[in-house]
Amino acid sequence: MRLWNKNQEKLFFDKSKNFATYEQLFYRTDDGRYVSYWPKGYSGAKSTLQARNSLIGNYTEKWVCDLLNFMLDDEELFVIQQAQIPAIGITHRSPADIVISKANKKVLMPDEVKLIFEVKMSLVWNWQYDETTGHVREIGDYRTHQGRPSFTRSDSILKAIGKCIDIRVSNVRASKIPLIVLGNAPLSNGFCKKADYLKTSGIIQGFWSLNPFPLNHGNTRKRSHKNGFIRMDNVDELNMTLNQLFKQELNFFSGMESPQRLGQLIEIANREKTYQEKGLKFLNLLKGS
DNA sequence: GGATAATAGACATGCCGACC
DNA sequence: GGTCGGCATGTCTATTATCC
Repeated sequence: MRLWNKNQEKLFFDKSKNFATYEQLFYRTDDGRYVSYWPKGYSGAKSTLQARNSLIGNYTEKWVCDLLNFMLDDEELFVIQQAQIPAIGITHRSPADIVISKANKKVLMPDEVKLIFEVKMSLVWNWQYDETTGHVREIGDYRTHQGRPSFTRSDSILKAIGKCIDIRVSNVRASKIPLIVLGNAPLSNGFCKKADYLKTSGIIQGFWSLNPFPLNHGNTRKRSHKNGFIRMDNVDELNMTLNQLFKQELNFFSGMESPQRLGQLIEIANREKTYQEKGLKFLNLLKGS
């Protein structure tokens, strides 16, 4: 099993042509070519495809599910697509894209959830459909066309951040659940710092790109300073990073408190015996204050 | 130092499925 | 049948980076 590459996108077209027309999958240029994105510099009449959006959303989400199912060797864990966790505000109205869960069902309790993935993936390369042969071939990476992969778009990233914060502030019971945003392109420059801060402050545990080689020529960013963004280069690396996250038993906490008040809480918590107990006591005091 | 290219960020679009 | 939120993609403009 491989991470995201050109072949996954080719497969997307192969599968989609069963229930979508070529007019729904490709733009038609002035000179009669079928392309998946408007090439850079193209100045003819343009439109914006809409029918393709949900197809891509479903396909990428399903692809991630298959990847995780292949990867996870723990019999006790399940990959749930479109999961609901009503207790923390994730209802049928806007379910979580993908959840790794200890229970094999769509509606989950917070304690059953090991991790939540928000998937933000799109077509990265440009493709041309040849009417005569029926073949689809790659004609350039995202630097050669006008469409921008979602990880390079500020508004897409802001939306992902918003959704994660929405979960964080929904209920204390969400505080143990790590949140990961998955994409297939490098994170834009401006957001690397923010991704790092989101990670160190505990709101989002990472932005991971599952596309090792998004460009045909040239290198891309491997990671941000504090690993808020990471480009996964193979399935092993993804698996390892995921397992590390599971082992840590993280707790999200936040607040606005005076140094005095914090000092008091620390003193009380310090009466506990072990570091583990001291930590948990402190978190409880923080929540109660 | 000025011209040009690249990027960030705000805003707009139209399709879909869920729900009332 | 109408509304609403989610989706990926496009346009536009101000700002920043790069080149000569």
